[in-house]
Amino acid sequence: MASSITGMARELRYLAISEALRERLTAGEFAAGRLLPSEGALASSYGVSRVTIRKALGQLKNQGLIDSRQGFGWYATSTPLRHSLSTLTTIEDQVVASGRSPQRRLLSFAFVHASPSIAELLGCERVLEVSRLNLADNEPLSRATISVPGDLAEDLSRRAVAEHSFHDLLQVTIAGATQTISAIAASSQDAELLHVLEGSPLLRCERRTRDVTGRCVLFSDTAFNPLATEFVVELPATSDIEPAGLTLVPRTVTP
Amino acid sequence: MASSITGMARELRYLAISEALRERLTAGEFAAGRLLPSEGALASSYGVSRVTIRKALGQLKNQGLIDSRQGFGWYATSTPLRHSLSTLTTIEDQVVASGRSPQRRLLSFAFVHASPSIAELLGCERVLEVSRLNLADNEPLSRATISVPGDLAEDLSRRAVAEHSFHDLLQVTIAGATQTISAIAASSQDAELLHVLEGSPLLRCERRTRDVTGRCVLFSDTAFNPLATEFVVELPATSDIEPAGLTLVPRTVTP
DNA sequence: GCGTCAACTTGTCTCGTACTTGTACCCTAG
DNA sequence: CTAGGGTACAAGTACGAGACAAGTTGACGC
Repeated sequence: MASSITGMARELRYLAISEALRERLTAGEFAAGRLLPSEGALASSYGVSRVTIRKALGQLKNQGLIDSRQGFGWYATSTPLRHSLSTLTTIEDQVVASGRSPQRRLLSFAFVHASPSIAELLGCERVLEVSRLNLADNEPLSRATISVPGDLAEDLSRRAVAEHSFHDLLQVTIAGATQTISAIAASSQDAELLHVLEGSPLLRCERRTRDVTGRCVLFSDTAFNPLATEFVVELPATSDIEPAGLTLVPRTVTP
Repeated sequence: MASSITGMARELRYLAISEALRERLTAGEFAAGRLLPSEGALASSYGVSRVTIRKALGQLKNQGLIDSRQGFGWYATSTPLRHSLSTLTTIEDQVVASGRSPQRRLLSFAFVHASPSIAELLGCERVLEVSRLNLADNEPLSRATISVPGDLAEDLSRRAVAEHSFHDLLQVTIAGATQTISAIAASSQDAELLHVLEGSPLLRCERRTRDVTGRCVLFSDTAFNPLATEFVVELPATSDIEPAGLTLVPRTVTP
């Protein structure tokens, strides 16, 4: 290997820029879901052309740190996101964390004509509606009914849904979610599934998961057996800005 | 536009406005069921077009905070206020913020010999145990049973407890709290108090409030009527720091 | 009471401009 | 050959200014 370059190794500019951007990303300069400066702005700020910037951004994309959409921009996908959503994500993860082994039983898997409210929420008429029973150590834990926009669910197989969580299956960056917790009486179906008496109290958790554009990409309605599970919230007193906490809200008022 | 500083992250106007509106909503500026300013008014007040306002409102609608009816207007579906912990903890403040007037009815007030578990939690045998019914606009909202260490409750009168929250009465700085949410069936007493049928599902909220030293200074056990209230957890997209989130924990089954 | 109309509101659509990423194709220097 | 610069164009998004339909409300006249 005859080095055609005299003396020393050449420093590739796009790699250097990629490194610099990676440091800014991991330093938290660009929070999850937030937009990076445009390619043009980065190019002039680093004194290089857009070609080089795109090569640098491509590196970071391959590392899974950022992603882009045409006409929209580049946005951070990684660090703060995975952490904050790891607690939110799947029931399975939390079951594993509690030292038990999770199982799933697929109850239904069908593309259906969505109800008006769900169609409006997800922005499309055809949705994939999946119902499944979550178990921990063979004990029934919860019944979840999940609705996904049809266009996002085209490539999902029955097996894939049975074996993986939607957070892993969906090829979108999840930016946030809103959870509403209430209590309901067990229907006859839920009672049978969760091994409780019909009419006994269940914890109901309704979750709307959004991607970076604010579109709702996942709607789930889960009924927990309160004898097997409960929710815990930590309320730090030091919260200066908005983060989390539980809020008590009055039930739907129609004026 | 002097906003194009090359190093800064881009910000989208509709997201910025959505954030601003969300803060105004959570600050209780628009009580539940109340109308927001019209799109046109918001547009001129923020100096943007109706298109941008509608996109910002769409974000909040996706988050379930507001909704609209054609020809009528936009209205808040909930009033998630999120100030400090002290405002968050008392139910009365949240009722006030939702535009309703809170009332209290003292059910019991007694220094009792605590049960072993509560005695261990609060670190003393003699505790003040207070039971009261919380109402909003004369509708029963929740039944709360609160336990306070005896040494902290020496100066508390029956009238003081009836008229003020413990967060105002206790002369300690509160550092945080842990809240556990579950569902239970209404006992005959709770059913009568909350105007529901015996055995119907109730939201149960158990809260352990700690002072700066980590000592538990307040233990409350509250049963909510789920038809009148529900809990909302927001996992915000724009939070740079990790939100607290919800944790699912297995119930320790005691036979 | 009841009907009509004007003045709102949101919902939806059309343009148009500016900006963004995606992609291609050509150029230069080592 | 590769790293990099320059350019041009397509396609998507953000945003603005409207115009118009459709729903709600309240006032006016009867």
